[in-house]
Amino acid sequence: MATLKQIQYFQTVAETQSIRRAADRLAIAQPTLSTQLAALEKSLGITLFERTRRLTQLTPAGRQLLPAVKQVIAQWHEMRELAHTLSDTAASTHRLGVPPTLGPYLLPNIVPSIHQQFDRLKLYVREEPPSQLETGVVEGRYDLALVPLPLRSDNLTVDVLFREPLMLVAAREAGLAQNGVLREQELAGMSILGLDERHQLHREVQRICERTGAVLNRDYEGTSLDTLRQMVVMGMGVAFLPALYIRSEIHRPEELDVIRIEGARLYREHALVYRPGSPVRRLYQDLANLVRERMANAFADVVTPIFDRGG
Amino acid sequence: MATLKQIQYFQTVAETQSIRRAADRLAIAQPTLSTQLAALEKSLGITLFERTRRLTQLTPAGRQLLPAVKQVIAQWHEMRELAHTLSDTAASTHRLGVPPTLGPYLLPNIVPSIHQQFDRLKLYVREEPPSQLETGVVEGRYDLALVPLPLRSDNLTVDVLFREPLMLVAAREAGLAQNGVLREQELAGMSILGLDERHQLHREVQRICERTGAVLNRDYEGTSLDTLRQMVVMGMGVAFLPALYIRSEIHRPEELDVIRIEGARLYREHALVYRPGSPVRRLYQDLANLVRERMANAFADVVTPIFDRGG
DNA sequence: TTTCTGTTATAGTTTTTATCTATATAGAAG
DNA sequence: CTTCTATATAGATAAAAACTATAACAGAAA
Repeated sequence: MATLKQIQYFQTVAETQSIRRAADRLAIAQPTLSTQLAALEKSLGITLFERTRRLTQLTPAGRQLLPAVKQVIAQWHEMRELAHTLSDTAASTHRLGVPPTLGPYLLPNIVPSIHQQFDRLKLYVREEPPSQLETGVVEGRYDLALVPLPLRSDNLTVDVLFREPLMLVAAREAGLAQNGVLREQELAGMSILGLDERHQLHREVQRICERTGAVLNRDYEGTSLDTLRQMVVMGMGVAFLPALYIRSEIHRPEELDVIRIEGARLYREHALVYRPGSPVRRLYQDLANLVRERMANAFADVVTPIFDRGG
Repeated sequence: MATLKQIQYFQTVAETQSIRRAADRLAIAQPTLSTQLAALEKSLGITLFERTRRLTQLTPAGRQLLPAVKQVIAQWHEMRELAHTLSDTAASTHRLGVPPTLGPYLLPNIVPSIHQQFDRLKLYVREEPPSQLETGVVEGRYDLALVPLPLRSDNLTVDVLFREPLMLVAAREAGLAQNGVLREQELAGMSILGLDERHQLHREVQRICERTGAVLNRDYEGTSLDTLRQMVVMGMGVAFLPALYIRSEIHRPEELDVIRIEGARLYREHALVYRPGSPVRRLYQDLANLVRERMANAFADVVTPIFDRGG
């Protein structure tokens, strides 16, 4: 089997037109080169050189093989160069999964910071429901993912990022918002709109209802945060929406009241997850910290970064 | 230094997502593969795989390196395929040098036969004066050449091909051609036109003149056989022209008389020459035979093939 | 001619590297 | 907790690539 070394030897002999000089240039002994050349010729089944005492030159077949040989070596160099670039882990493309209820409202705020700090890092981002994100990371379809807690699987490393309040949103005419605040007990009996059960938010809201005595309206379920908002605007009920969504997407606040529930822990927590074995987990920890800091700096009024509960 | 074997191993592991299965497919032991992979990773400076017990999958960097690796392997296969094609010596391109006083009049008659018999052989043909052809072959600019004898250099293998008569050509109105034949003695004192001295034909004609007492006219020397013919047509003298030229190129025979000189050896001999060390000399001998046979079949009236005086 | 010089090939040895077998180790599954 | 399975490590063996020394040979020089 022809080796890369051998074809490099071939190229050098072709260039120097001499086994002796090629051996010098390659810093190997001349007999080594003779033997390796012979081995290459045998493995290729063709005589590459016409050896005379005065000069060693290509046969017609060797002459025509030379460009192909150079191609192989060139490709090989290219590969090594690429490897060198990639040896900086932050120079690769990492596949990031995000849930549709968070990605569109969070990423626009943090991706610029990421590119600023890791200028050669590339992200390939896809949206999927959280449960699929989890299995996606486990199965290797993603390198890392943003997911809401708690996790189903326990074989992933979890870096908790921040806590995001869930706010009650009601149509303006409902007149619920005396002063923008409601006590938890006042929720009892209210009809709450939610997303369908494939979404993590469904379960969050379900828990809240159980605790407060509110009633989850299962007759009309939204398929996205935007449709949920529309349903509220149309007077079909009230809904819990995540704070980042509200901050990003409620364009006509006059239509809706945003109400904080007093004394209750109505929030969801987001984490960055990846496989424990990932050789670049250090990078992912840095990314997690970057997200927390960005949240602390730009969204302190909306979310609560969590620095101490690393996976 | 990354070897071809190693990058093949890399590719296989990436495909099978398992070191164990890859080792099976490669028919090597699993520890061998583990160590070779580790060696490759070290030499490239990047971690290619994320090893877990359940599966071994690419890191982001490895994933991006894979296409480059496949390219190298693909180029390598291409090279080996080309080598296989070229292993049939008759499938290469051979550089053939020919003198301008022979090539244009001989090649059109033999090249089709060559392609018929060696259907994958390719010829790269160039014209140069014979002396340059000789050094060209010695120095490796040509693989083989057609040259007139005698040779200057003695370190080339010579396959004599055929003898080509030189015919006296005179303007029709000169009235020299009683019956198309002239005795050698009758040449004495005649003024002979020749090519300039860079051409082999110059020396041939010079020898003839010395022997017969004819006078070589050095005031007007042609630069090609065609100009020589023109000069004869214009009545500037008579000239010796090679038989193959006459057969091919004298388009208006009514203008010129072609006269055979009786009893004299007025001819030139052509040979195929190549370096003695050429690994494909067998092929060149076959080519020489092909030329002789072709001459015997199609030009027996013009030239005399020489079968027995090999190199 | 003979000798000298420079080049490649061959022989024999050493070193390096690839490979093997056997075993340790560590998740995942039962 | 044990068993299974996958990878890693250790040590030994085999293959290969490297070296030194020398032979063979052509060309140039004496």
